[in-house]
Amino acid sequence: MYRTHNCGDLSLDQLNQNVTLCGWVQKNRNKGFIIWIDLRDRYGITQLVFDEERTPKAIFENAQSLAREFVIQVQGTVIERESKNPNMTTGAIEVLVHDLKILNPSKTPPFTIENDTDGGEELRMQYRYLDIRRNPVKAKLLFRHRVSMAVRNYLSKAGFIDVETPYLIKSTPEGARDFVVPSRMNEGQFYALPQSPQTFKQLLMVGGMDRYFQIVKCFRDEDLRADRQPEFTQIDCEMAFVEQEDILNQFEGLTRHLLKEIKGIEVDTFPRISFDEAMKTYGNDKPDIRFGMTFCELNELAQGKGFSVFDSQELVVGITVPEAAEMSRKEIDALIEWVKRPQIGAKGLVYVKCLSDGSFKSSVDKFFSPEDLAAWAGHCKAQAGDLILVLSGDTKTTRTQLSALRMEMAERLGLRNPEVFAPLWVTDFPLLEWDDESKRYHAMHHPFTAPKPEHLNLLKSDPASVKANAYDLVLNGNEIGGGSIRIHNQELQSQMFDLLGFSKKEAQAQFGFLMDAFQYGAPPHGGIAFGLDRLVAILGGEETIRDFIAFPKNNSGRDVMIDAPAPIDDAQLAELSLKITAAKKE
RNA sequence: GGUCUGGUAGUUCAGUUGGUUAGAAUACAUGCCUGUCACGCAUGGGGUCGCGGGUUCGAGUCCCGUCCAGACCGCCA
Repeated sequence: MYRTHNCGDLSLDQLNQNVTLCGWVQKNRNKGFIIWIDLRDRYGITQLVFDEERTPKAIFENAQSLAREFVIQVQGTVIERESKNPNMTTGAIEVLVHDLKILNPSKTPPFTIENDTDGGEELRMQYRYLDIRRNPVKAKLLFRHRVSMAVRNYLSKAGFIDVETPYLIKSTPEGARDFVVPSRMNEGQFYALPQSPQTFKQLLMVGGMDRYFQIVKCFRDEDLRADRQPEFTQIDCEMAFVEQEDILNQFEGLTRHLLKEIKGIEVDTFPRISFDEAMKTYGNDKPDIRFGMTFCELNELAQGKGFSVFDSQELVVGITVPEAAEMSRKEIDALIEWVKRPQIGAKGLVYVKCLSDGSFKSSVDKFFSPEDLAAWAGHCKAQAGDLILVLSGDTKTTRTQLSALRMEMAERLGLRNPEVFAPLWVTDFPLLEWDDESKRYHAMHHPFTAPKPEHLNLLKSDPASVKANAYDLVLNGNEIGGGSIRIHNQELQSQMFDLLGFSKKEAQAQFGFLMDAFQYGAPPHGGIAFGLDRLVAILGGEETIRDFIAFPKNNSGRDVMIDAPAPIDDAQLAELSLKITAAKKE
């Protein structure tokens, strides 16, 4: 037997017991006559003591050679410490060692294995197995396990069954770029890795599986971000014989269960807001509603007063920043520069300070009377001490810009508290989105999303106005889930592909299998998928998902530990009938 | 594809206007230390200043190119 206890187990309850422990040397404190070793495993740290008088001479000498990250096994007696450490759970005891076995020595690690490591991001990723020994990373992986187990338990109890779908599938032109895999046995042909198991879960519904879920890897060959990886995990779900309402209720239940189970937080019924309303009120389809600062449109009050910047624009819209009227000229100038950065791209920023004496100070005092400004403040529900910030321009751009400003102000005011959770549903997404580049409509969600039945007659006459039975679950300004009621009728699906610019032949080649299936008794169905990595990170109060993934990729999609991707040799290429025409020089 | 920031000891960083032998902390090694727990004290080793080119009497420092890393925009149905 390697060990009788782990390094988080022991207390005065085991006093005078003989124990065997295994673990890594965290620290060797050698005082000459006495040596303390902090022994670490997954469960905690236990102090070992080696002593000139009480420890066998050979063992004592051996202990002097123990350095960081050696793996050792010790036998010893649990004794009470002469000086206790109240900061450690095992701080009342130590183990007086009488036998020591070095299971494996270690090179000096390139960074310290401590909560506050001296290692930078890149080094930690290169030696990720050492990084995982650190408490913060270990805790995040354990946290992810708790979330994923809670999901499985909840869904299984609710009658969902876990079915695995294939990873080697077919490339399709819609959506993100596919990762492709050459087929050796089928010369010149390629599999693609799934961006999601979408069509398979729909086929499971046709197959009568009724309620399906899978915690599944998905793959998208697009650029990375702090919260985006090329391979990521979805909680993928689908249900048959349901309406949108059934799905929202079911998965609001799941989310509420997670918040309760994982964070101990009870949340009221989730608010619901339509896509149009979200864009109008927050300029964003995934609004963070932990704080206010909702948009107030000022066209009626601010146009026609001789301020030409506003008069010529489609939209004049502002937010009220609470208790920010004290901002100095310098701070406001900096804010104006901030919105003018290329990433935001606003031309300028109008401000109105609502001063404590009831007067107003604005950057447009020349054009607007105090009464005008008072009317703005009234419309924007601004109180004395508040600051109104106003942007103008074409509707879509201006909303996006003001949304970015709203988030920035919330960040600066500390209103984005990671311990507060404010979920909401965004519903009634448009079915289609016009794409200027390709001069055609794209599916906003995906091409299998059902139009609202009452909008079916608009599909031909006014496609842009058609709304879908599609919904997103938004948590603290992040889209953590999205789904829709699907099309289950072959003719309607075919019509959708027409609208999206597929020829009959292309549609048949790409998705014929699905439309065939729809002709054999496909039940009405719908579903949702959650981004597990992001959900776990948000529940854990973090912005970046990387530490919640055991072995993540870096900014350029590389795994710096195994050094992937990498070239393959000529024999492999030949076997796959592939030829590299342009390779980066080594 | 684009914008911005960074790359100096094993590690995290400092390095002034271009000027003597490139520093600190930490890690590491050796010695000392009778209760440590961020142990302490002393001594020591450790540098292709990412790479290539240029300007200059002289470049870690200025210029050009390039590679790498990070954040963001585009992209991500």
